[in-house]
Amino acid sequence: MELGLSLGDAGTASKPFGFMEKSSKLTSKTNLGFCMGLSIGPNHTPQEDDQDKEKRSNSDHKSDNTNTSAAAAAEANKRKNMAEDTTDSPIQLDLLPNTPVPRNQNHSVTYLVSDNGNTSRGFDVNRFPAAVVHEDQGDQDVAALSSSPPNSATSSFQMDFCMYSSKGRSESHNEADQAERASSRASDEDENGSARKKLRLSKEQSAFLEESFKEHNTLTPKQKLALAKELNLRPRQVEVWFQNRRARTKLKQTEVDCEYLKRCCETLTEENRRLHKELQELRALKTSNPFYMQLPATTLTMCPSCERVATTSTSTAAATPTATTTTNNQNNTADPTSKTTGLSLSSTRPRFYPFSHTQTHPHQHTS
DNA sequence: GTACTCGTGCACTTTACATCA
DNA sequence: AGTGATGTAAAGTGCACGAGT
Repeated sequence: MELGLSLGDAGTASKPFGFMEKSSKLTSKTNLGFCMGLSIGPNHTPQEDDQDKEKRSNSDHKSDNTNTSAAAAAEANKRKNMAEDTTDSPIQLDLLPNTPVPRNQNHSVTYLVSDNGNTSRGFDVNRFPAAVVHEDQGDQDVAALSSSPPNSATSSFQMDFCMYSSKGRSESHNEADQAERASSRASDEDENGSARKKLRLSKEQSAFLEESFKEHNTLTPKQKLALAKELNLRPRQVEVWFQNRRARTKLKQTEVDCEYLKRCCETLTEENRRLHKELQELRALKTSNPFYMQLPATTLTMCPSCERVATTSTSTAAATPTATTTTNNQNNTADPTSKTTGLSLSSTRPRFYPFSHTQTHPHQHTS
């Protein structure tokens, strides 16, 4: 006896997996009204200069990872020279650490929490203007922080600051915190020229990037530069953020798919258990019923609504045992977790359907 | 057509930082 | 208050691929 079990076609008849329609999902547009009114011409722009500098900086970072400490010092000097060579003179961080609570050499800072609610966690280096102080500005509460020696920060951190334009100083109450954090980072650089900088984005920056991501999950170079300029970030930061964001999206989608497959597996396991039970009943009837061999060939199919075996057709159905299954699947494409399993019992012998179910069942089991 | 460079995306990994027990 | 474990996000690294030359 041969049991042909055809299950619902999850790939075609049900919800397609996210990883199979990834591209379409990722390119779906949601109009959130995000608009960047920035036009960047095709010519070489200062932003492109930034990008070039960033490239060099990146390669410098790469070499930092492999060079010795002496080489790192040389790199630091090189960066310093690069920063000094820029037409926009670098703004020297001149800040005093406030609460040096060392845990290790690399990050020996207890970062203060911003009290404006905007950056409740982390150091928002991108609000550097609050931390960058020209002493001739006479802002006492900020200037008070300006006491660390010059040339202390020689990494890309300093270069980053050179790229940014000053914004308003309305958040003076956070300046001490931010300056302290910036200073701490600068201090780290003093101790370790190759200290890696991890720049936490502010909530505003993250929200802006999130909106932009909803608009388009990949960036053209122009969009990247525009975003970077808008948010006072390096283009590389914007690029990395989008890469990480895509990775997070994919990871979440994978989790959703996994959950979906798990539910499918549970459903099919239950279905399999039930079909085994049906099969046992059929075998029991086969052995007990003397008229089993005398009945015409019949295909048994599973009614999707009542989940019971029903007769469908005679010899033609037996010749093409998957026909009824296909029909059932086509009628049950909406919910992939529903009982869409079609059962087709094909046998070389005539089959016997033991139930009187089909005579009273309102459904049409065949087409 | 082939080799090369360049830019970009992605997977994987590392690391800095925040949070919590 | 200090500390270790843990999670998360930013960033590094290497590879693949397509476009341009």
